[in-house]
Amino acid sequence: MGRPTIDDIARAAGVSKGAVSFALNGRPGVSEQTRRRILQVAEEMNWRPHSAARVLGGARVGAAGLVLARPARTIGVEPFFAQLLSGLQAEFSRCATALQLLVVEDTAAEIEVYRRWASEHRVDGFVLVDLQVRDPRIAVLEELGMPTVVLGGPGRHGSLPSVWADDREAMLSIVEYLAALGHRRIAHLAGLPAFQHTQRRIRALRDAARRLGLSEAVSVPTDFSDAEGASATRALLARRERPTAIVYDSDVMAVAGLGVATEMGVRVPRDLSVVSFDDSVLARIVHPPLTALSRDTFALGEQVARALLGLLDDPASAADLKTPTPRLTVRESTGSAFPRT
Amino acid sequence: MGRPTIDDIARAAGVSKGAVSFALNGRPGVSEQTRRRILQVAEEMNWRPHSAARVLGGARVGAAGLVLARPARTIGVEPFFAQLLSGLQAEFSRCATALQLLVVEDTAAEIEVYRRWASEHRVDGFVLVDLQVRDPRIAVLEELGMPTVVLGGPGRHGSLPSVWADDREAMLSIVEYLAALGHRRIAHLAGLPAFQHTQRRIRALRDAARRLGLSEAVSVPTDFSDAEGASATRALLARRERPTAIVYDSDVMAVAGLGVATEMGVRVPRDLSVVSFDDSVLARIVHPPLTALSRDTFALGEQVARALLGLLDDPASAADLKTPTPRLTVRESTGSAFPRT
DNA sequence: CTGAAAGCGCTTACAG
DNA sequence: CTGAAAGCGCTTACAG
Repeated sequence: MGRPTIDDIARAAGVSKGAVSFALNGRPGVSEQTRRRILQVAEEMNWRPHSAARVLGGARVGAAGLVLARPARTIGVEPFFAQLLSGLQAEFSRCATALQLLVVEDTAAEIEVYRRWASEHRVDGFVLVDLQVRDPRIAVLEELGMPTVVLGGPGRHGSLPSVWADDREAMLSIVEYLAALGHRRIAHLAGLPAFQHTQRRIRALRDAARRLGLSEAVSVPTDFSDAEGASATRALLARRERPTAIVYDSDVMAVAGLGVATEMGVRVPRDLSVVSFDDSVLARIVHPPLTALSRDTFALGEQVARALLGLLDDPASAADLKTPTPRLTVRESTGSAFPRT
Repeated sequence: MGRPTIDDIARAAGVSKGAVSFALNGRPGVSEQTRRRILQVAEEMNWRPHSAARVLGGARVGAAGLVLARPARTIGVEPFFAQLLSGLQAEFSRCATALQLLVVEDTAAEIEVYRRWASEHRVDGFVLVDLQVRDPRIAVLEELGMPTVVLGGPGRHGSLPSVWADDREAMLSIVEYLAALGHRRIAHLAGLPAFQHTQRRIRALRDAARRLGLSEAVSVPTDFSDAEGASATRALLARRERPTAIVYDSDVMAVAGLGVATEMGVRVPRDLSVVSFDDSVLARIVHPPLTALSRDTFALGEQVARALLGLLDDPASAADLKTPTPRLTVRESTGSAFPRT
C-alpha cells in the first residue's frame, strides 16, 4: 500500500475525515480521547500531509523564492553570496520553509520567474537581492502582491520592506582610517555600476575625499570578477603616480589584486595598503591577511529570512530593518603611507 | 479579480473545463479552431496553472531536493560545493525544475527530511552527496523509492545510480608527477575520514608510495576547514624531516597551508611543493598560483542534474556515469625537490 | 462533540 | 469532437 491518506486513518480509527483533520491540526472539535487515538493511528501508519492538497486548500506553500540574474558560473565564486545563502537557509529551515533557488540570465527572465512562481503558487514570498539603480523588479513584485523582502540600502524600493546595512558609513570608516595612516591617493575598485550599493560606495568615497582633502580618490567600476580585479589593479599600479591604498568592493577582487601586487614587486603593506569591503575566509587565509570590513553575512541572511517569515505571518508588519554597520577588521595588509624604513 | 482558473477561461471561451485542459496541454480532443480560441483567451487572461492542483492530480512537482548535513556556516566556504550547486541549478532550471535546498545538523536529521519530503510530495527526486563509508542514507532512499542520483565513487551505493569521477586515478597522477620531480617525502592533508572519497585518496596515495618507493607518504585527516589545514601544515613543517611536497584535499586548505608556509619562511616551490586536489578561482589568484587538479565542477553538477532528470523521465534508465578523470594543471607552486640554486 | 458535504484547481476516463 | 462527472487529499463551514 502506498502513502496513507486521512481517509485511511479515519477508517482505521473509526471516525470521519473531518475529525482526523481536526485532531491532526490541533483544532477543537474532537474529544481529547478521540484525538489521542487518531494521533496514535496516524503515527503508526506513518502519515504525513500531502503538501499539494493543503496548498490547494489555501495553506502556505512552505517555500521562499530566491531568483538571481547572474551568470550561473559566478555564483560559486562569491563568498558573500554563499554566506548569505547559508544564513537564509538556516533561518528558513528552522521554520520548515524551503528555499527555492533559481539562476537566470537577465533581469527580464528574472521578472518572468516572479510572475510564474507567483501565479503557480510555488512560493509564499520572495527575497530580492542585487538592487539596481532604477530597479524594474520593484514595481512587478508590488503588482503581484507577493510578500517580498529586499536586501539593499535605505529607501528606493517602493513599498517593499528592506533589510540593509549602512554602506556609506562603512566606506567612510575605511577612508578615514586610511587617511589617518597618511594615505592621500586612494583608489576604489568598485563593483557593477548598475547596483545601488556600488553607487552609494562611490559617492561616499567622493564625499570623504573632499572632506578629508585627499589628493586623489578614483573609483574604477568592474564586474566583480577576479579577472577585472587583477587587470584594473595592474593598470593602477603601472601609473607614474600610483595610489598608496586600494579599496576593493569584494574579497575575490582584493585577493586577485594582492596577487598582482606581489607579481609586480609592489610590497603590501609597505608600498601599498589593501582593504577589502568583504571579509571571509578568503581574506584571512592569504598572506598577508587582509584588512577587511567585517559584517556577519550569515546573520544578515538569517535576518532577511526572519523578516520574510514575519511578513508572511503578518503582512502589516512590513518595516525596514537596519543592521549594524560593518566594522573594519585591521590585519596586516594596511599600514602607514610613509613607512620609516 | 484574483488569478483566473480554467473555469474562468471555459466560461469566457464558451466551452467546458475539460476542453480547456485539453487545449492547454496540447492533447487531442478539441478542434484546432477551438484550441486556438482557448489559447488566446488564456493568454489574454494571463492564465497559469496552479501547480498544487496539478500535483494533486499526480503530476510531477517540478523540484529536486538537495539536503546537506554540514554546519550551515561552512557551506559558503567551499568553492567546490558552490560550483556544484551552480551546475545543478543551471541544468535543472533549463528543465523548469527548481532546486530545493536544505542544510541540517546531522545525518539523522537529513534522513528525516528525505522521509518528510518524499511523503509530502515536495520534490520529485533527490541528489545525494558527501557519500560516507557505510552510508545509512542509501537504504532509506531505496526504501522510499524516490528517484535519486548519487554523486560519488564507483560502487557502494546500493541500487542508486551514480555520477562519479575517478579519485584514485587523480591521486595517482599527482603522486607520479611529484615523484618525477624528485619528491620522496610527500604529505597528504586529507578531508573527513568518514567520506568514501577521502578513503579512496588515502589508499591511492599509499599504493602509489609503495610502487614508487617513496620514503614517506603520510595522510593526515582533517575536517576540511582552513583552521585545520593551517595547523596541520604548521605541524608538518615543524618536523625535523619535513615533507618536500604537500597535497591538499581542498583548495581552501591549500591556500591556508600556503599562508602558513609563507609565515614560517618556507619558500614555495623552492622548499615546498604545494598541490591542491581542487581547482577554483582561489587556487588561481593566490601567489604563487597553485598547481591543482582541474575538474569542471560546474559541468559535474550539470551532469548529476541531467542524470536525475533522465531518471524521472524513465526510471529504467538508471546507470552509473563516469566523468572524465580530472587533469593536473601545473602552475607555480610545484617544482623540483632538488632546486639547483 | 461528531458526521456528511462542498470546495480548492486541475486532469482524465467515460458518455454522448 | 465535446460535455458532464469523478477524483487527487486535504480543510472547513454547516447540520445534527
